[in-house]
Amino acid sequence: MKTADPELMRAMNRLSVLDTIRRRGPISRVEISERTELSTTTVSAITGSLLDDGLILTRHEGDIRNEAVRGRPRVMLEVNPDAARVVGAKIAASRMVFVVTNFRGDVLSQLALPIRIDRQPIAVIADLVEDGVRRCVVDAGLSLEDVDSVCLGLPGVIEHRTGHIRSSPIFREINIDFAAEMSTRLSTPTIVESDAHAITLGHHWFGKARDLEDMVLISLEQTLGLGVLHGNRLFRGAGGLSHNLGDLVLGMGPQGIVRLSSQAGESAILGEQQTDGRFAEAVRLGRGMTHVQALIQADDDRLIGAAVRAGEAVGLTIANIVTLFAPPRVILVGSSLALGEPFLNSLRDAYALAIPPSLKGVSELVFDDSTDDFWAQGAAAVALYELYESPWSTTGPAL
Amino acid sequence: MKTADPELMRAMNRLSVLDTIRRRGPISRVEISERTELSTTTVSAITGSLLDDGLILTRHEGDIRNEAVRGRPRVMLEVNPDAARVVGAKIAASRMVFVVTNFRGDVLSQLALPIRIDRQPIAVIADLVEDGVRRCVVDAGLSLEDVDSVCLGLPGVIEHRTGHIRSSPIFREINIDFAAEMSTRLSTPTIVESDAHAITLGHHWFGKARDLEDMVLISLEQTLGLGVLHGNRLFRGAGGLSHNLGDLVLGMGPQGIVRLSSQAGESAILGEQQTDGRFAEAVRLGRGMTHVQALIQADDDRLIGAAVRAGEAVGLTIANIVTLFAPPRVILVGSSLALGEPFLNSLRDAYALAIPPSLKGVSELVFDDSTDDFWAQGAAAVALYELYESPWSTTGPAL
DNA sequence: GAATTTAATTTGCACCTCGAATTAAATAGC
DNA sequence: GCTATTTAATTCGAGGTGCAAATTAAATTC
Repeated sequence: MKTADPELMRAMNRLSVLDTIRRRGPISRVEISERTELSTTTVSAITGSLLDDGLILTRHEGDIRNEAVRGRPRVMLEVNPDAARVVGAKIAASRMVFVVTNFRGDVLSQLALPIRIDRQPIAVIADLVEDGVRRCVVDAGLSLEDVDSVCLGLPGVIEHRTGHIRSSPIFREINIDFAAEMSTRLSTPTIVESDAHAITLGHHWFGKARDLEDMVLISLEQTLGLGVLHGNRLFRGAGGLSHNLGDLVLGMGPQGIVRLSSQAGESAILGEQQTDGRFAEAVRLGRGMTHVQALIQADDDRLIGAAVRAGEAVGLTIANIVTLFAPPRVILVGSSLALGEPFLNSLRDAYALAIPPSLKGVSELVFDDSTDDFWAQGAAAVALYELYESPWSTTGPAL
Repeated sequence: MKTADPELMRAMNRLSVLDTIRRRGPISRVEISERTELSTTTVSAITGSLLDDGLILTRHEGDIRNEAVRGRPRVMLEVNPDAARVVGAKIAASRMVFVVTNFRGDVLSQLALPIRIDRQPIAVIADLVEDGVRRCVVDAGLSLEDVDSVCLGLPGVIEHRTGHIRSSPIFREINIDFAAEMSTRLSTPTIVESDAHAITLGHHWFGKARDLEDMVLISLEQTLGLGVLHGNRLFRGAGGLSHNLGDLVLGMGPQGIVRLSSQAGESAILGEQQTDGRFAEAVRLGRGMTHVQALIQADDDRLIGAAVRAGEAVGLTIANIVTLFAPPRVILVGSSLALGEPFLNSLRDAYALAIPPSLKGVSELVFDDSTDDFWAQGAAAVALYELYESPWSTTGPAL
């Protein structure tokens, strides 16, 4: 149980106000007061302190209501884009994408490195990541000292509180304190987070879940991941672990345990094509899914079969997740969506079949084919969220 | 985002202190201060108000530390058992159990009604429940006016916030506002809660999870239920729904979807024996599991087979739940545990096989064969928790 | 240019927690 | 049996927080 003191109280209300300003664009104090249910007095005090800290800006035009309303016009407030800068990154087996964003989450620069880092030693990966961050920052016309925080999103099981990577398909080692390693390399606070969590928060901030406070996201990539938004916050599991959906068991087959990853993981689908030389080359370069897409459109029977099986497995899994969490919306993301209609149709069919009657209609399936930038932007949102929450410097007593 | 004001702050700290007193038995103010990280000043103020409200009592003996410590002796504080009384109930298809407890959760009276209410019209069930509550209250030497709150735990999908029953195996109807119905009948605030949630909180208060703030419980009865404790609170799913594990899909069989309930539900196991007349009679009376136990000990092959299959299905499911929540402990409860070693062994084996290597050892399986009283006591804990949280009358300004 | 209307700030108050000082209640030593 | 010592608990004053009411600010209407 967390102990409550005036400081916590202020932090909660500050976050509430700041988040309202971020989400509702330019907004007046009165409207903030209505939305947050804080008195106008308190809103004035808090926005005053946010203005002092330079986190928000005033704008005197832009009251969109009917022209010609009487009375003193509302002063609109908005997040100050230049209050901070963060780096967000998506680190995958065959590519890395970096973005630099401002305090509002707008992308200032973007850098994609199509490098296979799969199973390289840690030091090599760390080198590449460090290099990518530095280059992306320079591209934005900034220096690393201008960057307040970095968030790296990567696949696997990650302990958020400590930044430990329990296991990840891109590392040979396990139990790595990657956050500490990168923090010292970059001399900037660095957060390590599951890529699925990153894009979950990304959708909450910028994407297809802006209107919701509860939601579930399923990421279908090399690894199958899960993100749960609960009460406008990421639900990070009991121990702060990220969820690794691929480890879920679908049943007992003749060869023993059948895990989801063996049916719907990227390698499970691509594996069917290993005999083809050109194809293997494409996979090695991280373009497997693009290639697959072409083959499927050319009616490759074996691949279509694999896609259908994968869709079925994922559809059943989603039904189970919905049974447990009953979210109003499920967002599906990831490279496997490129499998196209055979995959999506069998997924939808399996879901419809598997969803229990009592939950029929409570959850809406949404497919999202955002590019890797969006994942990186989500990681930036994770970094920004921690800045929004932190008390900042000038919160102290009035002068 | 909840808006924070001094009142909320006080409520949080009050709950924190009161809960510490409940859990750590007679405890001194200094120790409360250490545990809650509140100053002794604040603890004194809060305990003072709790004493004024009559929720706690002082005890001047009982400082258990070494005899002959110097200094002013600590005054021990404990929950006042007589500050309130609540009724907790477990409503199942073939029986109802009621308990009356005091403010500490001690059972004052207990009443078991072995009646089959399965699929009766609502009015009949409501009559029986009302009757049970009233009789149990009288047995405790009390009148309904002495009772502050009632909590009914029953199987199915229940929306906690509203008290709506979305679906339950014991009702023919769906979408019933049972909480409102019983509140007016008893003219006492009545909460309707999933039985699995009730016993989950029961274990947190009195049972095998007193030492944990995160935990998962799986109930194996007519219905298969799930309770998740997260940060000392019940996790009630995104929409406040309870979880119905039986609806989980295990895979696709030749006849279509295979749900957990078809492998491990009470009726799935008992169903194997429908030809036996005496057995059918036992089932009708709600003693199926007891009977099954006897048959298994007599080496009934068909039943042992069913038990093994059920254990396997449950073991896989638990592995999946652990993959999602990574709790330090999983508690298994419910009548199906009576299936004995064949069931438990195959469950353990399947779990060991299905748990992903990266999560091996993070979760401990605990089997609990508590009787129905304990479920009812858990329901009482749900009712008590809401009383503990509520601000009470005298919280107001100091006089 | 005065009246009206609405926005935002200032003022005064009640409440909360906390550190320091004070009071309370026991033991230890002579 | 008295005082010194030790520890527990309360009291006091300061600083922070939010809110309602009163006040000031900035526009439109007539």
